[in-house]
Amino acid sequence: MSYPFQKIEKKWRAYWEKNKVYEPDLKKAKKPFYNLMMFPYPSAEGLHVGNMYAFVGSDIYGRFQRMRGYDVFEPIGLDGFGIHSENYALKIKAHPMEQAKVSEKRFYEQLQMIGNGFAWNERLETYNQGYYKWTQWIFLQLFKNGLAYRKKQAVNWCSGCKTVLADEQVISGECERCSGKVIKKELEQWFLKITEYAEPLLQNLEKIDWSERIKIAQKEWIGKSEGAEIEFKIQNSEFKIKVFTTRPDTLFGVTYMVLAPEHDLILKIKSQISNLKEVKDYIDKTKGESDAERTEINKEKTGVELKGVKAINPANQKEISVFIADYVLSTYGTGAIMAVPAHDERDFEFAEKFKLSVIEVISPLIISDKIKCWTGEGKLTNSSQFNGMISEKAKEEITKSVNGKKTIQYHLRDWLISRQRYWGAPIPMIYCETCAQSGKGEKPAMPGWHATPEKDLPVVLPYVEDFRPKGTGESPLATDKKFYEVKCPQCGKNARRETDVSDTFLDSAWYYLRYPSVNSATADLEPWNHEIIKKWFPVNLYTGGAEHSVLHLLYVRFVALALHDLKLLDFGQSAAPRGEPFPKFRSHGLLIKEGAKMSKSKGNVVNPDGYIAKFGADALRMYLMFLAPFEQGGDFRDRAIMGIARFLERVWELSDKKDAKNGRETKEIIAQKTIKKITEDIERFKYNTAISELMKFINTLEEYPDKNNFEIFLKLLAPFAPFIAEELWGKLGHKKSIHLENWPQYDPRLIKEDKFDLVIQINGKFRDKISVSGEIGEKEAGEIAVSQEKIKNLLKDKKALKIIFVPGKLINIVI
RNA sequence: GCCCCCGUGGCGGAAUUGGCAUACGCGUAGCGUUCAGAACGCUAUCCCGCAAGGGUCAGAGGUUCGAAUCCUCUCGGGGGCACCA
Repeated sequence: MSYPFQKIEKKWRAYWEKNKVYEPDLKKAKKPFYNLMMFPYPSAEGLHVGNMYAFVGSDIYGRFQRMRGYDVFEPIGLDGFGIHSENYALKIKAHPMEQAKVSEKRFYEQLQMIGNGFAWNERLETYNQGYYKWTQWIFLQLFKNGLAYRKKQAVNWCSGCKTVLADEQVISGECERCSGKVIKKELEQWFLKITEYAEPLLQNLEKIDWSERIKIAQKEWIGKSEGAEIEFKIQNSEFKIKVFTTRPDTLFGVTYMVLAPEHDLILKIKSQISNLKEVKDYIDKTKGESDAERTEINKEKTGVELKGVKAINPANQKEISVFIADYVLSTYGTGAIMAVPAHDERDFEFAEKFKLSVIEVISPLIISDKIKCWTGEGKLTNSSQFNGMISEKAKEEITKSVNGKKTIQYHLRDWLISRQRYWGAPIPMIYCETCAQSGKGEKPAMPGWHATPEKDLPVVLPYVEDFRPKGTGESPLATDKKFYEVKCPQCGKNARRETDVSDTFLDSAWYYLRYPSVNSATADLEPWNHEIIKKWFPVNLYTGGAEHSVLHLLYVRFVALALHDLKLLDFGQSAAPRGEPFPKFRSHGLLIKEGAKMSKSKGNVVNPDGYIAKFGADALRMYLMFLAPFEQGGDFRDRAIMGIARFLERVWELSDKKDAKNGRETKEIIAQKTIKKITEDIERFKYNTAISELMKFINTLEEYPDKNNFEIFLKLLAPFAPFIAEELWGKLGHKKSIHLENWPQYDPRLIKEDKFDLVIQINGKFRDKISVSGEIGEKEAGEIAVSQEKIKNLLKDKKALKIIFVPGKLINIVI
């Protein structure tokens, strides 16, 4: 191979760093463009080729914008705190604090190799004290403003990671990280009040430019439903059962009620329950079930009637039975339902099993045969004065008639952020028993709890020899007396630090705010510099994986909106809703290997290092981008990388060729068209077709070499293959880096050809094409068309019934 | 079960305000270069047909002068949510 990529790539890596080619002036930049890519978490031996795919895709856009005159800021860092890194350390029997240094070196080396235009001076790692001091500070701001609280609740407990998890981290009843079984445990934990932001998180989705699938996922996760709360009296009792329903129009069809087994009303009315033992047994049984078992869809419905307890349907005063059953969730709505078996499949199934009556109250508007259980809307029947009314109206009217309250429910739950693990930012709270006794504390609802004074931040994570999760419901930090023993900031008596650490997703919920302020003069005094924030935010383009649809991307929006409302953050003018951090987000596709997702456990992880060594970073970059549209992802098959290697070899050879005398006109037009196409392709993240355009362009250039066009070619190539483009640019005698050059402009006048190929169709079928003047009109085109030998033969003596003429494109003769 | 995405040559894919199906690349074959191979260059490469021509975008139907593209249904693949009242 004559193209010495190893030497070239090494040379330019050093040059770029030394000359700060990718370091914008953060204070003075005139046209800031914040090009952000989700930072990696160093959980494995290193980055795999799928990570590279994502980073390169983001970098191409950044390089493109830099050449278009923007001051592009493309930072990089490591999401190194958290369970993923800790689990990896456990696996290889290392201490996470030491392992972090090893991973850091390894990751940064790999990221250097791939040739991205990173602003290396601003890198950050979430496990550094200078960073997590501010993670803790953010927690305190949320606490002080009522957005962080402690509550005892049945929470998700991962038996593998031995810690609690947020709702978003439970995937089909399994742990997001270790796929361990998740069970419910009643524990007191720290939560962030993301539910308070359910509405803006939902509403703003309409106004931000994000991949549609991500928006849909977030919308569904927030899960807004509108309905009503209706109260049912319990006979011979002062208590009422409050239910939430989206179908108050079916109230006359209620034949029984169901409480979640955890419902606190059960205790209050236990004296009325005649089969208390049976009820208690059922409750105990459901407690032992994991989430996955309990929500197993195919599971047969189970439940127990509360004998002796009857409720009254407020619509018709009918007496109805009350059950407890695990198909009703304590965490949604009021934890109780009114059951309408005629119009709800779950209720129907339950009613069938327990032989309960089914009363139809809605008849479908479209007559359809054999619907067992109609769950749609329709016209009311068996509903007394509401008969004949349509569902929509009946919802309003019936709710009113029983003094129901219109309400809105969300699927979204508050974000559980405490973790009983070691490798994370300690939650900066202090618990004082003395203050608790006297009811003192910063929040009346949480006596004894005090925020760590801000001057004492960071609460440093100590080195704990045995950092393994204990499984006791307590973090390993609870074994370190020196850590948790502290004086109460209010009364000065002996108190105890919180020993749980915060969820990694809190670290990554604000990292992008820190990047441009990492080296600010006030970096130790404030989390971000407000002038820099105004200048660089919101982020111009955010790129990352779709797997974070309801995790990171929801949390990060919540934190930004909350900080914004607390006046701690101000992005200034933006077209996006105020406080939205990422007006534009694009998710990249997944790079798979032989049809399967790359993962350590499957053993199909492709390491990029070998390819870089063998073909060069430029070749790997281009191959990855060529194999499929960036937003789609694709299958990694290394055979095809040869095609790119050949292409780069031809680029290298071309630099020595002398200009051709002929073909000037063709060259001009092709160059102009190529500029247009590639510019548009990059804007739409269609890097694969941009590369095919470069290939076509070089085919022409080989035939008609031309220095001027070769320079255009190199500029168009630069975002994709930054090393070879830089080298050949220098060889042409240029002193300035090609990456700081201007992106080529095309002249629309030159693209407009005075001739085009007119397509001639007969009955919509392609028959012929002929080169004609661009100005040609319908009449003239028709005459030319029928005068063609081929067309004449096909038409013979048949008459044209109709002529369809599309200027600049085709003529269709209908016979 | 619900929601979203996808289905085009041997392969990755191109073609979207509906207008030449298969761009670009991989692979394969033939020829050239070579002692030979690798590499490289040229040519061919959706199917039937000697050709003229006909067929083809998972399958069926529809809208249209015209459909890979829009609509309906069916089949297949992938992803998300999942007893959310």
